[in-house]
Amino acid sequence: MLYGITGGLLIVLMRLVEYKYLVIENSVAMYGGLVAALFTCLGIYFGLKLTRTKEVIVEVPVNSPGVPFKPDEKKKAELGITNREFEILEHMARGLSNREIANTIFVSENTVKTHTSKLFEKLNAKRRTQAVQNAKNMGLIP
Amino acid sequence: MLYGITGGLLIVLMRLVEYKYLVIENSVAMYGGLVAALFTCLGIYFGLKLTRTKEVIVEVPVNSPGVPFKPDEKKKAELGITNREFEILEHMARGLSNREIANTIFVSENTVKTHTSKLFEKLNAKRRTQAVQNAKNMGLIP
DNA sequence: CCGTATTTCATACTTTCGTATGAAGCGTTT
DNA sequence: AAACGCTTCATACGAAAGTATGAAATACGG
Repeated sequence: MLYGITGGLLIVLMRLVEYKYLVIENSVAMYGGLVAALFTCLGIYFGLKLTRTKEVIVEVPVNSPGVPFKPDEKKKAELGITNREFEILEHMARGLSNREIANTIFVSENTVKTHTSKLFEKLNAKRRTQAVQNAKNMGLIP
Repeated sequence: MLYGITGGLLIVLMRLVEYKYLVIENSVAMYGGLVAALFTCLGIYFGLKLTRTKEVIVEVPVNSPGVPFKPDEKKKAELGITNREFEILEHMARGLSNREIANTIFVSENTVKTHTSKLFEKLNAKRRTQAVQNAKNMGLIP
């Protein structure tokens, strides 16, 4: 109904304009453009009005999976843990041996040992298991 | 751009139709209607595309606080882990050395070693760090 | 360009861990 | 009682882990 009325009004308007103010050369194009613009707006309006999806807030109780986990960078910097050291910490937490870590990141086993030793100092640990546990408690690793 | 092209095509089409098939009485109305319908669709499309609200999912991290954690007794029985072994596993996960565990539960270090060895078999681990990690993944320890 | 931090690696040594094997004491179950 | 499982412990050896020290290359900021 609204559509019909709008259309009718438009036509009337166009007729009036056409007769009153003379016919411009590309009047069809101009009128077409006007109509197009107007109905585009109408389309947008109705499109939104009719199908607007409500904002749905779903609270999902998640423990770890889902939340990607973000290492505590503050703590990391606070303890002066370098990137390389942190990398090794992660592998350590996964249960890898020094040799396996060395092979994984392509350095010598001795290098891994130096890193781990420094990590133990910074994490205040005496053993790798303790280092992992402490790192976990500090929010450095999941 | 898309708009311009569409408009141009429409005009050309209308011209062709107009000259070829004669002029109907209310041609302006008809063409207008066509244009209106077409651009209404366009409007709906863009309206939806540009402003559709997404479903918002809020993930509420509920980890340990609230849930005291209950070790998976099924898994424990399934793997044939005895109480004593599990006790040692817990201490191991806390980062204690064999000697410390021995002193804690008042047994010899050798005893702890036998327990740990059996644990490694049952948990399919080669190292204590790996054992802890696997136990964690299986839900045996937090 | 110099100093500092990071990363790499080595050598040597100590400590801890992990495995293998055997054995003894103790409850339960059969 | 015999068998079985759990716990305890020992000895001995090999394999990792961890410590100490020194050194060199790279990167980065002043």
